[in-house]
Amino acid sequence: MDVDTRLLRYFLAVAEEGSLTHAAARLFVSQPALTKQIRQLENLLGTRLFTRSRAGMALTEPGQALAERVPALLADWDRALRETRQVAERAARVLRVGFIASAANEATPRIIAAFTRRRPGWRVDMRQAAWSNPTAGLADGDVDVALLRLPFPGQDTLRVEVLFAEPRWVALPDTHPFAMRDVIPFRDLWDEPFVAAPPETGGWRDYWLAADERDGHPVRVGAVMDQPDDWLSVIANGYGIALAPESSARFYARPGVVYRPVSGVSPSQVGVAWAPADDANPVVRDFVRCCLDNRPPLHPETDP
Amino acid sequence: MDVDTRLLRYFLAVAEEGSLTHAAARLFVSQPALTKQIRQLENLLGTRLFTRSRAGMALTEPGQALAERVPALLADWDRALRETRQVAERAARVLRVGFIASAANEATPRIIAAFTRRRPGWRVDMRQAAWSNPTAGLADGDVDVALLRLPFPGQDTLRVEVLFAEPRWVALPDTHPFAMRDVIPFRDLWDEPFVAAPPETGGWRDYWLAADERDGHPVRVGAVMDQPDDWLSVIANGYGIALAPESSARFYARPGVVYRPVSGVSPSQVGVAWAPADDANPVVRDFVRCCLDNRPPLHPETDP
DNA sequence: CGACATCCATGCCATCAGGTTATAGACGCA
DNA sequence: TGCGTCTATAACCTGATGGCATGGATGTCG
Repeated sequence: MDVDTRLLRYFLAVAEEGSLTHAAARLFVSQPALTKQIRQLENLLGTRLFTRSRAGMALTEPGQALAERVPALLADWDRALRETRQVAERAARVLRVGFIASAANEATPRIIAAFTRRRPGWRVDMRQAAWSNPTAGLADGDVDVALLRLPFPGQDTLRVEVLFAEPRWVALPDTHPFAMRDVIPFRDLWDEPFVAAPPETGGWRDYWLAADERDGHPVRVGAVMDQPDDWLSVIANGYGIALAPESSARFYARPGVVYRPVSGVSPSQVGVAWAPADDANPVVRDFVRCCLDNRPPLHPETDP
Repeated sequence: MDVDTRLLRYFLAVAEEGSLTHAAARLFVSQPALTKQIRQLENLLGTRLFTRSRAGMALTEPGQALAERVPALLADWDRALRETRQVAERAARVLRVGFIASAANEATPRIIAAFTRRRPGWRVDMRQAAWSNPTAGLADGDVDVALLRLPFPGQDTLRVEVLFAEPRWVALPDTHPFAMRDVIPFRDLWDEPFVAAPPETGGWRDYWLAADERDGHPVRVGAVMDQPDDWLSVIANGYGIALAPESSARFYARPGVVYRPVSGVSPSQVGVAWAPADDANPVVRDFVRCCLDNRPPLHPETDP
C-alpha cells in the first residue's frame, strides 16, 4: 500500500484547517485537487476520514487516529532526509555554513580562505538565511556551522563561541528629522514605529526591538519584515525605523536609508555556532578555529 | 520534499539485492523502470546513493545512511495504516475474524450466528488465510480474532482458548497402496514423501510433518504448498501425502484424494486467539465467549 | 579470439495520475 | 430571493511511470 508524503501533508492540512478551501489555499493547490487527493486517501484506506458538511470537513474516528500518527511519520522522514544529506555533504567534503545578514562582516572572506587553506579539498557552502530563521538552519540540521547574531532563541542547546561585538545603530529614512543628528539617545526613539522580525522569532525579535532597554515603555511596530530587501524598502518608505548592527551601514547601504549611532543600547555580538553532536567533528573544529583566528580588530567603543 | 513509499521500497530492494536486475524481478517491474526511479531518488536527495558497476549496485556512504533509516520508516507507516484501519473497522462495527482452513469446522456458522445475536448491528468479516500465515493475520493486526490450529508460531505472545481437538488423519492419493487400509500406524508413513508448508512457517511446518513423532527419522518432502487447492492437486497427483485434521475429509474432499485415520500422532487442537491488547475489548470477549459456548460435541477418540 | 552472458543506461511510446479552470449543488443568512 | 461559503464534478493539459527494444561495457568460456 503505497502513499506519498504529499498525500499525508495534504491530509494533515485539511485535518488542521477543518476545510478543504482553506487547506488548499495554505498548500497552494486548487480546492478540486485537494478534494480528489483526500478522496483517494480515503479509498486507499477503505474508510471515510472526514465527514463532509457545508460547514467544512470534520475528522471521523479513523481520521482522528490517522491524524495523530501522521505528524510523527512526516517528522521521521524529514529527519532521515536531513541525515542522509548530511552524510552526503560530508562524503563530498562540503562544509555547510549558515549565516544571517552580513555574517562576520569583513572577516568572512578571511575565515573562509583560512579554512580552505587548512582543509585542502574541502569546499565551503555558504547559505544565507532569512531573519525568521535566527539559527540559519543549524537547529534543523540543515547546516554544520553558522555565523550568527547573539542572542538567538535556542542558544543554550547549541555551542557558541563569541567572535566580536559591534554597536547597534539605527536605520532611518533620510527624510527623518533625526537623520541629521550625530548620536541619538535610544530613549528618543521609544515612540517611533519600528520594523520588526516576525512574531515567531520570539526573543530574537525582542532583542532587535531592544524591548529590555525601554523601561517597560511599549513598542510601536510599524511593519513586519523577513528579508533585508523588504526591510530596506519599508524603512526608506517611512513605515518605520529599526536597530541594526553598525556594519549594516556598509553592507546594506541604500539611497533613502541612513544609519546613525545610538547610545543606550547594548552592542550586538556575532558568534560561530555548531551542534553539540559535532563537538568532536574535526572539520567543524577547524572552522571554529579559523573563525577565532580571524576575528576583526576590536571595536574601540564596544571593546575598549 | 515529497517521496512515495514505493520509491523507498524500490530503493531498499536495490540496496538489499545489490542489483537493479534482481531487484526489478523481485518487485515485478522492468529493470529500466527501476533505473529511472533510483535515479529520481538520487536527484531528489541531490546525491549518489549507489556506485554503478558491471557487478551491480553498491551503496555509497549516504546511500548506506538512508538504507539504515528506511526500514523503520516503512514499518512505521505500515503500523499507522493498520491502526487506522483497525479503528475504522471498530467504528463501522465490523469484527475481523481470521481463520485457517476450515476454521472451527461445523461449529463456525453457529459461532457467528451466536455472535450476531449477542451483538446486533455488528458484522463479522471472515478472512481466510494461507497456511504460510498460521496466525491468519492476527500477529500483524490485520484481524481482531482468529480461529487457528494449535500449536502455531508466536503462540505465547497471543491469548488462546482451546475449543476442541480432532484426530489427525492422512490424505493420500486414491492410487496409494495404503488407501485401502483402515487405520494406518504413523510409523508406516515415515518413508513416504510429504507435502509440507513453506519453510518460513517453522514449528507449524514441523507439526504437520509430525517431526516430533518420528523418533528422529528424517522427513522426505515431496512438495511445498501454500494453498488448499494446490495441496489437494499435488496429493492427487502422487507427489506426496500429508497429515490433515479429520474434518478435512469433509471440507476438502476431492476425487483422487482419500483420507484415512492414523494412529501414533497426537490430535490437532483448534483454538480462538486474540491480541493481549484486546483483553478488555468487550466485542472480542463476546466473540470468544460465543466460541466457547458453541464448541462441537466432544470427539470420542480424542476427548473420552 | 570471438560468441555469449550479464550488467546498467537510453529512447520511444502508451497510460494514468495530478493539476487547473469553470461550474454545479447544498445550505445558511440577510 | 439573492448572496456568500462550503464541497463535488466535468473537461482538459501536463508530466511522471512503466513497458519494450536496444545499446554499451565487461567478464567468461569454448
